[in-house]
Amino acid sequence: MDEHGTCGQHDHAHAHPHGPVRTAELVARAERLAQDLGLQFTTLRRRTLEVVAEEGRPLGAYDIAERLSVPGKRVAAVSVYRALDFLTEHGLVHRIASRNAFVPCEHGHGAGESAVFLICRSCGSVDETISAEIERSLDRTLAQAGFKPASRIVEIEGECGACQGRQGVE
Amino acid sequence: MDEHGTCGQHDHAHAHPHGPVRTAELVARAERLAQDLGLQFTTLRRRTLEVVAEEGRPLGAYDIAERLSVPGKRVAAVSVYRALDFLTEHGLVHRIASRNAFVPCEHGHGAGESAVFLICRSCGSVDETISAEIERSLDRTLAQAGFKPASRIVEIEGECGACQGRQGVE
DNA sequence: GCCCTGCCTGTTACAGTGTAACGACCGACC
DNA sequence: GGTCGGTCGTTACACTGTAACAGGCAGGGC
Ligand SMILES: [Zn+2]
Ligand SMILES: [Zn+2]
Ligand SMILES: [Zn+2]
Ligand SMILES: [Zn+2]
Repeated sequence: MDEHGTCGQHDHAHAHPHGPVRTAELVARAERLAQDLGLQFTTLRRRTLEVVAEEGRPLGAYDIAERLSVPGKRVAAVSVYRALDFLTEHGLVHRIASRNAFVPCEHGHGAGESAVFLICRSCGSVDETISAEIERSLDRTLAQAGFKPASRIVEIEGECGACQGRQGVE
Repeated sequence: MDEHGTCGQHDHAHAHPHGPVRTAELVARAERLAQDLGLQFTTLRRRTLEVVAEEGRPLGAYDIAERLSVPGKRVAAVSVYRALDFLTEHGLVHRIASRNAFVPCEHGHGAGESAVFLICRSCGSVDETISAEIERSLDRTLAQAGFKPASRIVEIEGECGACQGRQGVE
């Protein structure tokens, strides 16, 4: 394990193709969003988003705090939680409930669309996908139960395609 | 709020129709299961199951520990965690990831079938339902992504039918 | 300029969640 | 009796998350 897991040679659309690639894109989206809604995209919020985006796996709030800290200038976890509140409220990052950790959003989906998270037990990567079909069956089931949904959590733990290929070949 | 929430006059199939009704059933299931697999359904495990089953809402491990404790004989949370490990591994209780809490299983479903949890923001009740349709769309999406699932978490937060009816009528 | 207000951040303190490690106990099996 | 595996009690600790209060900073009205 050299940096973030050992993913290297897979070709299926994967979560974070290792880092900064989508970071600028996400930051730009955040800036547009803040502009449009009259919100403040502060330095702490931007740096928190960058740290989450550049990591190839879900990060805990304390991990983020540590990465944001420099000798002589510690960032407290509570500040990170507040930044994360902002970022999750506006769909820039997602919380992975089963891991108590956070990942960058990969889709720019509206609040209505809910994501499905594929969490790999081997390499720890998280892939976010959207499926209209799942949405529909969920909606049908909920309507049938007379339940009015507000937020949905769908997290699948298992093994990603890349890790299946690497099974005994390592 | 008199005992466990204020649910009283609803008729849709609800999670725990207030307690001990299904408790005996669940315990019987656990005893059969332990018998068949040669496992130990100890007193602590049984009492933990009973406490979870008799509560009408998800319970945290520390809440369970408190309910199991009597003056002079404290049950430590770590013991409860171990009992809960046993119970969840064998499908007798489920963990609600978004609440860090536990509910009794209402369905006796096999390991393959995964449940959908409907969590009410108003009354805190949790309803467990099984939908073959959702399973199918999930399986299709996962297969398409080349992802091999091991466990699934589907938790919907919102408002249950009973609480919608009580909206402004209280 | 000056104050007031709202929002963000820093700091401290604390509650809640979960696990590792060790030792005692107990029943089963040889 | 002695060994072994599994359960439980106990302690200690790491991680997760929030409440409360104080300082800083920008914008708007005066
Ligand atoms: Zn997203
Ligand atoms: Zn993987
Ligand atoms: Zn169940
Ligand atoms: Zn309700």
